[in-house]
Amino acid sequence: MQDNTNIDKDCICDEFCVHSDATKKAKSLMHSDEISYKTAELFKIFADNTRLKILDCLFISELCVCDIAHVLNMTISSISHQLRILKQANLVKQRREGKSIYYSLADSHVEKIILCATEHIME
Amino acid sequence: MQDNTNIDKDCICDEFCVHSDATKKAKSLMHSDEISYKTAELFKIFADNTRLKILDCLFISELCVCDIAHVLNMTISSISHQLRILKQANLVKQRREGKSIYYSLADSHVEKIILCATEHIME
DNA sequence: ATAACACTTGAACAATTGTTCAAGTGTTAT
DNA sequence: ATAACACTTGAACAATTGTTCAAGTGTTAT
Repeated sequence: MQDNTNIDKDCICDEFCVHSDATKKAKSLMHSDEISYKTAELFKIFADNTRLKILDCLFISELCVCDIAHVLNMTISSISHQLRILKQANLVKQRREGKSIYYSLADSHVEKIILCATEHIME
Repeated sequence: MQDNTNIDKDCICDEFCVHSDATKKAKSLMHSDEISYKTAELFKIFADNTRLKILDCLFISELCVCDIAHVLNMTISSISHQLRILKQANLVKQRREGKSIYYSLADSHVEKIILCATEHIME
């Protein structure tokens, strides 16, 4: 018999339900709350078709806002809103040249994560 | 002078704004709408702290619903709702043993995608 | 048969989010 | 100075989503 008093004190269901060895192992090996939360936040950025397409464009070439709107056939305003989110997440960077503002990728690691998911989709 | 009549006919902004060579290249090399949409759908599954933690648990060990609720300190109902989403996305599978239902990972590729993102978070 | 257990499921709710619209900002040409 | 351009930004809106609560389902022990 193991000492379950500590692990089971905040258990929602009956003590017989919980497999204390498996849950103890899971609890100790899981990522921290902070890492898990930040990872979810990163996935939230990728969890939108428009943002994914913007990044997909920028994998190929640096583009201005108007170019991206043109390629995706969307309004400049909606693209600009999404670029703001991508910029806040440090996934893209901008550069002004005259009246145009050019966006490009801030980090090549991003492409790896997205390609990994795309591969899974394409099987 | 390039022939821009085709590429610019549905352009929102002025024709001088669009860099036709860059946009043409982007359009031709981008992933299809379908792949982009499905990739976004996959990222949506990962874009929640609870689901990420459930998967994180299951990377370590097969667990029943009650175990997962216990580890995450959440209600069985909310875990069950999220497991349903993970199951519909073919990310987890279930197995009945008596009154308990055990969940495990359906695909090892999932762990690779999440680890790739977690690495990016941890730098 | 009945009760207890380990879930599942649907409705309701608050919270979050993507797009549109209108107004605002910074740069360049005249 | 003024106008045009290439965006940016805030408010408003509809749509989506995660959790809770209550009721329902399948299995096992008595």
